[in-house]
Amino acid sequence: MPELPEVETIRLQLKEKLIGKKIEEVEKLHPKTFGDDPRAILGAKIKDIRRQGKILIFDLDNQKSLVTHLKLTGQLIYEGKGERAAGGHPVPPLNAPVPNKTTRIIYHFEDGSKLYFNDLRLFAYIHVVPTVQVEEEKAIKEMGPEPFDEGFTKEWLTDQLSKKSSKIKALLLDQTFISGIGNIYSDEALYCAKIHPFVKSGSLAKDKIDKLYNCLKEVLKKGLKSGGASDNSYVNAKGEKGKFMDFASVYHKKFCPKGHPIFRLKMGGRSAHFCSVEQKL
DNA sequence: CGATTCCCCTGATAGC
DNA sequence: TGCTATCAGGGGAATC
Repeated sequence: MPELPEVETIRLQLKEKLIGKKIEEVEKLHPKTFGDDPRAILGAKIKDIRRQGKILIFDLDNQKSLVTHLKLTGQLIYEGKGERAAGGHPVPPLNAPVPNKTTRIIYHFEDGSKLYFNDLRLFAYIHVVPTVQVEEEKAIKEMGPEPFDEGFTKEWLTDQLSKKSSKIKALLLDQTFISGIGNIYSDEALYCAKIHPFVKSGSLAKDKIDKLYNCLKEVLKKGLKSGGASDNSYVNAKGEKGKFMDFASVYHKKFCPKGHPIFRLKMGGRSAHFCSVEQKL
């Protein structure tokens, strides 16, 4: 699923291709993904592509922005004029060249290039909002700092964790607490820091918090460097998979790098993966 | 406040 | 073969 490293990978690739391009047509293949009236963005050019946590924001030159959340299976695949873009979802037959049966929206640009928005599960969304109101979108307004923000310091993390009493993994997944982290990188960061996912945040020792702080940045950087994690449906804007799962230690793994069995426990609606030996409660 | 459950949705998979 | 139940999961809402 797209988390900070995956969304950032897509953002950088799309910035290379889409800045200055004029939107000529928005082809809706499914009504749910793009509920707003596409006429509000026709003829507008893409000025900038930003990211807030896991949310991508396309700023247009008509004071409108496209607030885009990929959720579980959203994909953005670029196709230049005269090119044939690769497939999207890695599982055949869903990895057919775009458009395929998961394609929900196609942006057509004036120069003949296209941007395909695929989403198998239909949880992803695109909202058209005035650029000045992007920060008022609930998900963005209430979003906590991401691990690469200036405000995300050891002191801040230590202070915030001491004020909470929920399980540490639940907090890492809470976008209003820290943004950008999902199930993969939370499991990986907790393994890196040797913290059991069910540990109450308020009871974490100082050295564990320091370790977690470093680990969060470390696993996300590793994710960025390896082009994201393609455990499930993630592909980048070129339709390519990321390599992070080659380096993952616990997420969807049977054994950790040291050969210890991985346990998998339900937490809310998610599954937490952790080393049965190194991450003790 | 925190924890849990259901819901949105589709496809892979297991069991019969 | 082919049907059906189960599961996955970001995040919001309802409930305890």
